[in-house]
Amino acid sequence: MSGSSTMLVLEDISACGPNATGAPLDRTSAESMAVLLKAVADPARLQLLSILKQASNQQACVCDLTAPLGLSQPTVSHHLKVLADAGLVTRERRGSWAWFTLVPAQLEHLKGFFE
Amino acid sequence: MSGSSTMLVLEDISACGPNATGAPLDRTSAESMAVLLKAVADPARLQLLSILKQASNQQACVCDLTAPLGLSQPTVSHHLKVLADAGLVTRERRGSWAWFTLVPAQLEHLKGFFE
DNA sequence: TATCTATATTGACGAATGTCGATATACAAT
DNA sequence: ATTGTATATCGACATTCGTCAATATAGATA
Repeated sequence: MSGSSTMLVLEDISACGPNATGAPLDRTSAESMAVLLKAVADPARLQLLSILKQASNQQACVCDLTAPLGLSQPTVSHHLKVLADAGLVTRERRGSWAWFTLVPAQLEHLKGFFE
Repeated sequence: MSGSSTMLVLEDISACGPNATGAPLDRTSAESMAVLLKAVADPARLQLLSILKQASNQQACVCDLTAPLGLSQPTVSHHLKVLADAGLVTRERRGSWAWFTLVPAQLEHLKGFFE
């Protein structure tokens, strides 16, 4: 398979901002938003996003991400998969290294929800 | 005791925006942010916030919040406590009713993190 | 081929979470 | 005081989550 299990694309979150339509969030939209927020609501993943945001071209190799977090390599790999499944980062192989890149539009969606 | 177990006040999140200082998020700041995000990363609580945001004066009685969620009264009460502990809403008794009010400044903090 | 390095996956574990029914508490009104 | 209503807490349960050690896979190099 090419993509990960539950990849969220941008179009999935149709109601950008909880009050775009004037009606309260229905359960389905709320669940979509919660999936995205749960992906971010973890200290390790917030640190990963923070490091990526400051990196040049907003991308970094896994080898640069493991040490600063103080977590095991499998755990960091797991967190990166969660972020990738939520569409917040993309994965790309270069030789034997894996590079992860921020998806700013998905972060915009999160921001948009709170205004 | 007057306040709930782990009340987060605004001052607790010192680093507003992940890149306010230029340094990546340290584990402690990341954990503070995660507490706030976890409070929001749930469909029921997103619906509660959405309803409150549209209500006049951004406040509502519990009796108006239980039915739209389709969850039991204890469960809604639990979710409201989570939101209150995170400082996202405040609780106030009026007679035998409990009214909850949005704390917009705390939502601003969430928004600020993503820019 | 064999070997080394970087990353991903698996399996297991304790901890936290969302939910409910039952019960307790707070307040109002008889 | 008693009864009724609104809300909170308790106890239990299944599910999800974060973590690691062990292992598997992919790619580079010899």
